[in-house]
Amino acid sequence: MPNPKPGAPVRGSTTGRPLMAALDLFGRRWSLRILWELRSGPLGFRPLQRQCDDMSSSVMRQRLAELLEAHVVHQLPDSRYELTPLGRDACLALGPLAQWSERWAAVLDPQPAHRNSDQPTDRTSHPDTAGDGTLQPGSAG
Amino acid sequence: MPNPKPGAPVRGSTTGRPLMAALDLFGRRWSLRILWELRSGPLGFRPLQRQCDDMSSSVMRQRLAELLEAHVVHQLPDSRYELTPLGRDACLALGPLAQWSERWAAVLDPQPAHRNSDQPTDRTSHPDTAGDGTLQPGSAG
DNA sequence: GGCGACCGCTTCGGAAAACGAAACGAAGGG
DNA sequence: CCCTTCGTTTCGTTTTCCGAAGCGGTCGCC
Repeated sequence: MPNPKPGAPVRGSTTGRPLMAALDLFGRRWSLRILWELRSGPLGFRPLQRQCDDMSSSVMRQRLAELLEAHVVHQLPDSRYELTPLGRDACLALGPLAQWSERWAAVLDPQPAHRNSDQPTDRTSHPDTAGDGTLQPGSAG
Repeated sequence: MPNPKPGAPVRGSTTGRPLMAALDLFGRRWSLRILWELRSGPLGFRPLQRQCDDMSSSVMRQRLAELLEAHVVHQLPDSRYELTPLGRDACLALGPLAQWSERWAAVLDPQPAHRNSDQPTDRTSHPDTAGDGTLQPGSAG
């Protein structure tokens, strides 16, 4: 199982298109999060782990190895992890996503300051697939 | 385990910060890919599956259900899947990432004109990107 | 020098997620 | 009717993730 890398076939793509490789690399659990948490400076292994809500160290090591190989992250002499310039760019590319997430939150959970207009509920299909999934975002903390 | 949703605790984050929820939602296999493949218009289940390199139907259905619940994707009366306006925004937020991936490819495997390279991958042009990485979220809508 | 508290990192067993192929009923064309 | 395609579900297998414990090492402290 090769790590995703542009120019090499990645999971689900034999073309090796860069974006597909990036989607594979970042479409792994905690990849984006690690990137995000490193955005404000280098961090050691355990501090980074804590910053990532105590994710499992085994997975973190694996993600870190992938990110190191992808030259998105590098390791300082004191063994801390730091974004490479390329990694910082990737982090910048995450900016729009962060902005979007705010909009997303607003749409899913409109602030009940003025309960006049409801969201356009176009849920035509969804008969009984979920059952246990509470879909209404009404109780935001 | 509930689907990621801003305002609710998601995997690895008790804060419910929108970005963390988004990172959880999109940090699942094929999520980003599905979003990406829908960018140029609505697709039916099997066509979308083929577009996603024949990913497993079970996982696709699950991702689709999550995306539907997140109001990122909705289903047309003819049962095709289409990005919501919110989903199109998310796709736009992916634009910088697509641009980044091109830079990433260049850094990992520089292909200078005067230098021999043994990369067997055709990366000269891709229908998915507009050459310079400028992405059009599709004229659908 | 011994002790406890961190550190980066690995190992391992169990849980969850992804996979992939088969199958279902419905719709459409010949 | 037959054959294909469709959306979707089911199920057994493989992969990934998790999470806690443990390794050797360094540091401050007494």
